[in-house]
Amino acid sequence: MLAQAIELLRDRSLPMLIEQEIERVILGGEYAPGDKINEQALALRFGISRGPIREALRSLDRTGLIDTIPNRGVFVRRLNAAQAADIYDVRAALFALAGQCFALRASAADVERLRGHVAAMDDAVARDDFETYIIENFALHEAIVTGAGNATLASHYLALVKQLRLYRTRNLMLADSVHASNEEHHEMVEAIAAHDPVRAYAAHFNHVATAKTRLMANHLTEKELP
Amino acid sequence: MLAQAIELLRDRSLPMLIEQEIERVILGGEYAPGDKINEQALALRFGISRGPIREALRSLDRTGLIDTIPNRGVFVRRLNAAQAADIYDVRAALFALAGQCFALRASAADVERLRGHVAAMDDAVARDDFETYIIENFALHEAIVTGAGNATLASHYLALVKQLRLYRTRNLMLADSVHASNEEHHEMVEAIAAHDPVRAYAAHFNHVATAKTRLMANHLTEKELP
DNA sequence: GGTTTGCAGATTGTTGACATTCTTCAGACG
DNA sequence: CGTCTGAAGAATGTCAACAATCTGCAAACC
Repeated sequence: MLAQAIELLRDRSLPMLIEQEIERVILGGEYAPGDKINEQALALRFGISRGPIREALRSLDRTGLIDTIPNRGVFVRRLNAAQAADIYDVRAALFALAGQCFALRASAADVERLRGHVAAMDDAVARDDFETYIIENFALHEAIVTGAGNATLASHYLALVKQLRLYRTRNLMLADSVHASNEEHHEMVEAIAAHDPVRAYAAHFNHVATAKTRLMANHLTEKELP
Repeated sequence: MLAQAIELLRDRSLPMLIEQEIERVILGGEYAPGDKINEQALALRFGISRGPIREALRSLDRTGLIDTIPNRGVFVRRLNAAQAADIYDVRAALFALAGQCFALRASAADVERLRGHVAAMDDAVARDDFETYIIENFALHEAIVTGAGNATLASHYLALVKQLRLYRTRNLMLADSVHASNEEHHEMVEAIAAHDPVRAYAAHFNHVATAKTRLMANHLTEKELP
């Protein structure tokens, strides 16, 4: 217990905490894509110097959440439809791989946990509880991606998901999509439960590809700014 | 011409240049995996202060080339066989996607360029010129991955390739592997030339999967340190 | 003899100040 | 009237010094 607390403090330095906090602020929508991020303002806000802020920003830059322009500052990354589509394509490939790997490794307890998330989403859909749906949806995806047992795969996948949150988050979950989306979840989990890697690969790929199609269709009628 | 030079300076700040240089030093083998990287030593070496060094290191940390332990310092990342295998799996998925996309987009000029690289490698194999082979090999892979027209895909793929260079670089190219490897290159490029996405996907996936198998077989007899 | 304690040196973490670059806006010019 | 110039202010880039932490070794203790 104490060892855990020490270990927690051991691998979380100030710049890492600051990075997490800035990320939360960006993904929470406090800054909009394209907005300038002022170093001094952040330093003032957190009551620290600009050094750790700058270190955190260099890390966020590599994560793909901000764009750094030398001598101009850092800006929240702005994604256009084409870039979002590209990220979806990569995400689909990685998620398919995750499903495939997990199907070969999943224990009965793993499957039970996945089914729990899907059931919670079924429930959330019935009650029109979108907040719970979003939380459970992310939990399911994270469980699959970490359950695959490939740390590189998980970290790259989660980075992509974070980037996608920069692209019009509000429209990601439409009322009539969630039901269809959760039907796909059922197929994914059952493919894993059946330990069928080919079926799991297809189900997981299809899930992301369909989500991409839905999103792109939704935005096709809108004007896309570069 | 001038505009290009200005643009080059515009998006290359000191920390970015330092990052590139540290990366070169690490991948060049000057530091071995597990080695500690001393901030002050780097600052002295480049004749600058520790600030930009630290910023560069935070970025390299996210790239996966170093491990940062708070209050202890940064160390060149050490990869064991299992981690390398994981990276290969992700790389295979991304490379397959790249081949698939490129098959749908490649122009005649693109194909000609790819064939040029493969021919150069055929030549290098015949002359036992490994250095040229390695250069052309990377050039071919980079051309495919950037030719796919998906910037996210390219950046993630190239990050993985960099990480893999931390894993026993010397054994990556064995004398008897290069011939077989370049046969696979022929199939990849011809699949792209035929604009056959399914065939290209399979050829590209197979190329990386085979490389993984070869590497793992080579190291199976050695003792793997955690 | 082996373990523990405590100090000295070295290294990392953070800060505030200074240098450089960019942005803005007012005034001059064509 | 629109464009250009340039100076004031603000923000970023860099640095050197200080604080906190860790490492290594020697002395003390059981």
